[in-house]
Amino acid sequence: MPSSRTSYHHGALREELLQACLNLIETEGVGAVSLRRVAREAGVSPGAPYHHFADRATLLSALSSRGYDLIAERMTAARAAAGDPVRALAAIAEEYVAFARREPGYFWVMFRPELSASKKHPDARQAGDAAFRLLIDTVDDCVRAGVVTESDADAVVLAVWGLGHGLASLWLDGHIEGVSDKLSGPPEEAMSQISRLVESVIAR
Amino acid sequence: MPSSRTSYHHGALREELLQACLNLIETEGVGAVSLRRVAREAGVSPGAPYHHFADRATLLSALSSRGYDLIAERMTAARAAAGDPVRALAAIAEEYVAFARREPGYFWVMFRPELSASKKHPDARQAGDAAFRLLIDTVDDCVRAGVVTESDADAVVLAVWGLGHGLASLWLDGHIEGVSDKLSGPPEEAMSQISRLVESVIAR
DNA sequence: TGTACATCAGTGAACGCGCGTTCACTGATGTAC
DNA sequence: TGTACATCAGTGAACGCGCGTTCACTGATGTAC
Repeated sequence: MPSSRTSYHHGALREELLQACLNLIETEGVGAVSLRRVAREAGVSPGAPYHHFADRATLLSALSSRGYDLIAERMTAARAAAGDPVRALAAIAEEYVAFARREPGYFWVMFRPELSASKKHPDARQAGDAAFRLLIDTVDDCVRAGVVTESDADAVVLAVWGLGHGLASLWLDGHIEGVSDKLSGPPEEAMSQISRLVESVIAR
Repeated sequence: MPSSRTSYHHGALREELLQACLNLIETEGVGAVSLRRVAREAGVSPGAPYHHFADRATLLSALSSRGYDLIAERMTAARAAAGDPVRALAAIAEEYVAFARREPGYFWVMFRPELSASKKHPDARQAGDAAFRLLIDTVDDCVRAGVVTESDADAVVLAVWGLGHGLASLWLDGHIEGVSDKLSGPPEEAMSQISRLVESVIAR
């Protein structure tokens, strides 16, 4: 909030830049993010961000890393709250989609191809790996519980991730809304049905 | 191929611009696409593309539309080649992923959010709807064959699309490669296992 | 077959723009004594 | 408590760049007679 600034120094500019960036992504897309624009939104001169971030990519990857931490945290909670491993697996996938819908800005920035492709941002990468580990561990629980074959483990991991990721992406990008008139019911209903299907399928 | 040009007029510039654009997307990402850059790649002056495309967005949406036609064509073939509806459903999903991997440029441009969000490009949209219809029809076949409940139809449609889309996206953006060291086998193997899993699941 | 002319599809210079980044600067803050 | 000084975190002007788009132009092509 630039208007609330009375002193020369800002005090918490780094944090405000991150918030402004997130906001910008959510309202105008990642494409609208430039360091100048973010600085303007934060009510600060174009050079100011350079005291906090080396460049545009560093700002985006800081957000990305925070996003991975957040989703890992929520997935951890979802897993802990579920009774059995199968339920935990479904809960993780649901949480993945729910996170994307609640925090589209984070989700978009986390999966920007031009960001993920570069290996220069180990922070974001490491945070992402931690989230992935959770999924692996939960599938391992399923294997130990005898409900998933060991030879199916990799396939189940990728399938759950793929399903969650696909639904989240399609939703966020408006594709599911775009075809909703071709479905027989509201897409929300179908979405919630999916996790029940997945669960019953694994537990068969 | 600019070098092969001998006459003042090009002859097939529109097509060459589309190819150059596709190439650029595949090698440097959608972000690298500018009309000036595409013109340069095609060996032509910056103003030339304007005789064929109104602006940058029109060029991209022409590619997008062609991509949807292509994927619909291949999905149609896959469906026709499959014996029963369940096999057809799995074949469509496989073809979706295979298309993305064979033609990443088309896939990326087809699902660019800033493109799909705008309703100004009815061609691409219509081509996309046709592809989606195929999926709906195939699930309807499954319902008629008694292998999917009518009340599950929407959920199955979205789940298959979501799964295919998620795996394709994750793969293309390098995320599956990025975690492959955390799997017990090669990701390709797990991928091919998934469609078998899906099939056995629906036909249960 | 030849010629006049309209139309098509290029050229290349020019415009204004927002961008990333740098830099000399300066006001505010923290610390040593 | 007061003062000198180092450091921090801003400012704002400036740079060069590539962009989208326009425009007067011109070479090539097609058509009418």
